[in-house]
Amino acid sequence: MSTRGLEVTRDIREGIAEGRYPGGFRLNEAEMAARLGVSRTPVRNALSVLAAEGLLDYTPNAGYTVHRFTVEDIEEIFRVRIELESLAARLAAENGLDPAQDAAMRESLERTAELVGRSCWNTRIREAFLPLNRSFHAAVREAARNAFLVAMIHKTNEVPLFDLIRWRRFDAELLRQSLDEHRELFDALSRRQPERAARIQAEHTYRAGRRMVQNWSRTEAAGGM
Amino acid sequence: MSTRGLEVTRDIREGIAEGRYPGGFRLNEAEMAARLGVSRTPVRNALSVLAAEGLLDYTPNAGYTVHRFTVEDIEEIFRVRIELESLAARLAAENGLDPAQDAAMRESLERTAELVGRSCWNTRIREAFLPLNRSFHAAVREAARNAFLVAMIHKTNEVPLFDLIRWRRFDAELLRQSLDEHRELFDALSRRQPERAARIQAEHTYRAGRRMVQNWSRTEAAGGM
DNA sequence: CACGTCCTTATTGGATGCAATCTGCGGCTA
DNA sequence: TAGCCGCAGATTGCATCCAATAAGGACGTG
Repeated sequence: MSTRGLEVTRDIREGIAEGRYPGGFRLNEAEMAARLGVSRTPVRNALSVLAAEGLLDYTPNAGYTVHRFTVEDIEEIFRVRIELESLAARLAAENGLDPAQDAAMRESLERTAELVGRSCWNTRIREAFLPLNRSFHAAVREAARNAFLVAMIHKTNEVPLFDLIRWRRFDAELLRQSLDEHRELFDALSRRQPERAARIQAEHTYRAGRRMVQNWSRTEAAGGM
Repeated sequence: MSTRGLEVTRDIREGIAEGRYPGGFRLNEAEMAARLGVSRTPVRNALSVLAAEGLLDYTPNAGYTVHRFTVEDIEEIFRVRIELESLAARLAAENGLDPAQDAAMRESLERTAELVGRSCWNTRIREAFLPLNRSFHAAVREAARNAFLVAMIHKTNEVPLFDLIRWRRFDAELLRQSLDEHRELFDALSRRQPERAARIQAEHTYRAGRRMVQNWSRTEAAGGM
């Protein structure tokens, strides 16, 4: 991989994450190369890297297919994720928040509160909420000050369509509940209460996993992915 | 990668794990290719995969060097590992042991007990103990029945020289203590006591991390790795 | 008509050639 | 003498070529 090779890897990874290449889809080297306007070499590199990450299935001399995640995979991943995210919250509470992290979390909370106050409800609310949600949790993980932990959490979030499916059902009630939980977690972090922070985060991630599994089953049943 | 490419990847990974390519060592494509008797292509594939795994550092147009792990890295990794291993123990206790796992753990315990009983003490004791230790913990992880969790734990164990450094200081006292802890963990698993099993495993891994950090500092100070 | 074998074809695996980029050194200049 | 420019060597990045393997179909036979 190189300047161009890194781009190719990123392109394919995003294509998988966004569902453009669904589970079971066969990725042909020559075809991908033609589509991306490069030769087979950088494509091959990208495919082997993504296969090593587990995003693709590889059989020698037969090629690469997008890994088809099952609901059991999702349950396993979230069981691990609960531990990792709650560890991050515990460490963040132990370390305390630096001013930048505190500011980022406060802003996320405020702007989410604005969304809750909106009278008209439409899908743009969800699109506004997702980045706020991400930045809030990113601040928590950053405050944990453990780069390896952050990398591991990131690996639990590389499943295709994770964010989309997880927030597929989205209504005013869910948004309000999420805000409440974030506020409680922020309070625990500010007060430097590691155990409480870990517990809140664990429950938060647990509920996220439950929603994920339900929506995932529905998506699979609809023949999609 | 292919039939040969997979071999090349494995060779280089083992070379790093065994310390043949120490931290900071520069891996030259052409040189590696000549040494392994293949062309640059499979070597390039192997290097990019290992770089994606974090075992190598990569700078475009400048090549690959073996990642130099610091004692801070080790501390971060073990902080995560404690959670993952104790989760595995908890899940194993919830699931219970199947006959094969039960047998594997019993055999590991018995043969370790034999080692403890040995009167003559030499380095061969350590070499006999390491596989027994590995198989015991492998049985625990298998009983957790969570493939994703096992893969994540494996990633926390890919640091070069991990096993060697971790067990560098090894004496009769340490062996006896390890056996006691394993017996206690096995008891908790047999009795289906998830919380107790998780606690024992967490403390076990915590102590392993402490030894690891101490030995690692000494190794670094000695200029090695 | 069914099954096995052989062959064709498409695709991957590996090797090599060439261009682009970086590094190190020597010389030049202020 | 210190700093900068430029050139030469080495190394990586990408493209292309050829061999090897697997899949699918056609054909022949029981």
